[in-house]
Amino acid sequence: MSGDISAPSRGPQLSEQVATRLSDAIQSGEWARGERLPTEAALGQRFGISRSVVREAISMLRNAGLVTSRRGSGSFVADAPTVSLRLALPDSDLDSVIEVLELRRPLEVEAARLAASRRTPSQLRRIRNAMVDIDEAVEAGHSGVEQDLAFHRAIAEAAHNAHFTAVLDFYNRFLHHAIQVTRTNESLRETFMQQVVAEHQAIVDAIAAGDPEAAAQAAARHLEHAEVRLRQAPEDLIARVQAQRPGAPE
Amino acid sequence: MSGDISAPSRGPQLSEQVATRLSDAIQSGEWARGERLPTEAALGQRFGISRSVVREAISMLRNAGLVTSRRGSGSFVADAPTVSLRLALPDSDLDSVIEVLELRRPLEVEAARLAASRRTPSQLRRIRNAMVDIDEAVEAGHSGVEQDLAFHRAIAEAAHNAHFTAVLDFYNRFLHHAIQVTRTNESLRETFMQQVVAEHQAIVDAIAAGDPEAAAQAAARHLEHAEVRLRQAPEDLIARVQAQRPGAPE
DNA sequence: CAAGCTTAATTTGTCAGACAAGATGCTAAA
DNA sequence: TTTAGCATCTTGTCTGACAAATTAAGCTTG
Repeated sequence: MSGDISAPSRGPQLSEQVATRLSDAIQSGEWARGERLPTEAALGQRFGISRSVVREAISMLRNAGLVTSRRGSGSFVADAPTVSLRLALPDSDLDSVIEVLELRRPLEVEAARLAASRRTPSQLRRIRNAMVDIDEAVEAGHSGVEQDLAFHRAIAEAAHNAHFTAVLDFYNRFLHHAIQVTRTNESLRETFMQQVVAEHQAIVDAIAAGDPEAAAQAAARHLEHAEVRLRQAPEDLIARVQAQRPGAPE
Repeated sequence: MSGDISAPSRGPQLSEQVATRLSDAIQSGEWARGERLPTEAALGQRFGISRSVVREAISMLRNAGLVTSRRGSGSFVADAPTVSLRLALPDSDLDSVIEVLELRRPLEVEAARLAASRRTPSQLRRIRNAMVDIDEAVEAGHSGVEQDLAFHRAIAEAAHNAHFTAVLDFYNRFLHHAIQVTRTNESLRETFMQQVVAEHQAIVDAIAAGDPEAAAQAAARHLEHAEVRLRQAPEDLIARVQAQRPGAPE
């Protein structure tokens, strides 16, 4: 049996096809975590390919963090296998940032909704602390970007779904810069900062009250206004802040 | 100066050492972006190693997104650097799948909303074709899982935001199995499949009409019902489908 | 019988050489 | 000059072999 694993169809990279099939097999649980997968020779015979290709395929999986190989022993499914999402490094121009915001908006809204119904008392405390940290940082003359991101992260954590924190964390890097732009702009016009504080407060109140819909609406309003504030930042300000970053392109 | 590249010291993985040195060389600007690096044979001679090791090393760099290889031409330093999000591989039990669904729901809803206002005529055509493909696959006795995912992907593409397709594609892998479970269940009860068709039709109609809110509502309904259908699939069915996969451990 | 050592079998890592599949550039013909 | 063919180069794949490390069996010894 198991003969229905036919020869890989002609196509792009042979080793890549094999890697994909092995990856699928692992992710679908064909081999349990920590389990040893067949030897390279066996896999080669099974797929009808040479050991070189099997090795290349396994090498890809190893680099992807799905398997670990021990010489003399075999290759094993990683005990904490990871999968990786790769994408081109987004630019930091206004349009690219807004693209990221477009993705974040529904995620943050849903995270706030879930947080309102799932947050533990300690998580609520952490969210409130994060909000206070923003004020303190701003009053101390800092931009408060880190604290702002931590605030949103605390909400995502309260949603009790690791995927939200993972994806939002991932995209945080690209917003760091953008938030700083608005903060720099907002420091000139005090009203902006007051808006942000009020919006944050509305989110926290809804989460504290355990009102999912109110939390979602407050988060949606916050994200929409954030985009408006970002658009009001003049382009030259964006470029100026960008130039401050270390390792900027020469 | 290049002569001081002595034989790699004894240590962990030979190919790993070479990969590190090549990576350093690239990031230090020894080869510019898009430039072709030496041939595998040349690198092998330069480091005093065989071509196999060079290939493994380059494979790592390729996997890390630092170089791209073209058969017959050579290996080149990538011109577009990538970032990667790595997270623990989700389990395939019901709770884990539902966690993934929780993340997908807001994303798919927003994607449908954006698609309704941004889709081009050709994208609308592709969405409709994908919907037809599902029917044909199901009538041909297949599960139609691939076609179902392709349908949702077509909608994400029509949203004109690469982040949506990236994240949704990323999480598609973990739903593949789950959808198959419901399909297997649905094949027993024809009404489920009719529900799916009707829900898909509602989404497409809203996107075709250019009505963002209707598209969002239709997508939300579809995702909610999908979760209901999944929950109705008994646990043992999940295990059975998993065991059906070819090459299951003996 | 139990424990420890030795040895053989297994498996990944590395080496070497060869051919296949494309890509590149040169040369000759139109 | 342009184009077609051809030689050459480079990566992808195949084959076979050995080295290094692990594993398991067998044997010895207490």
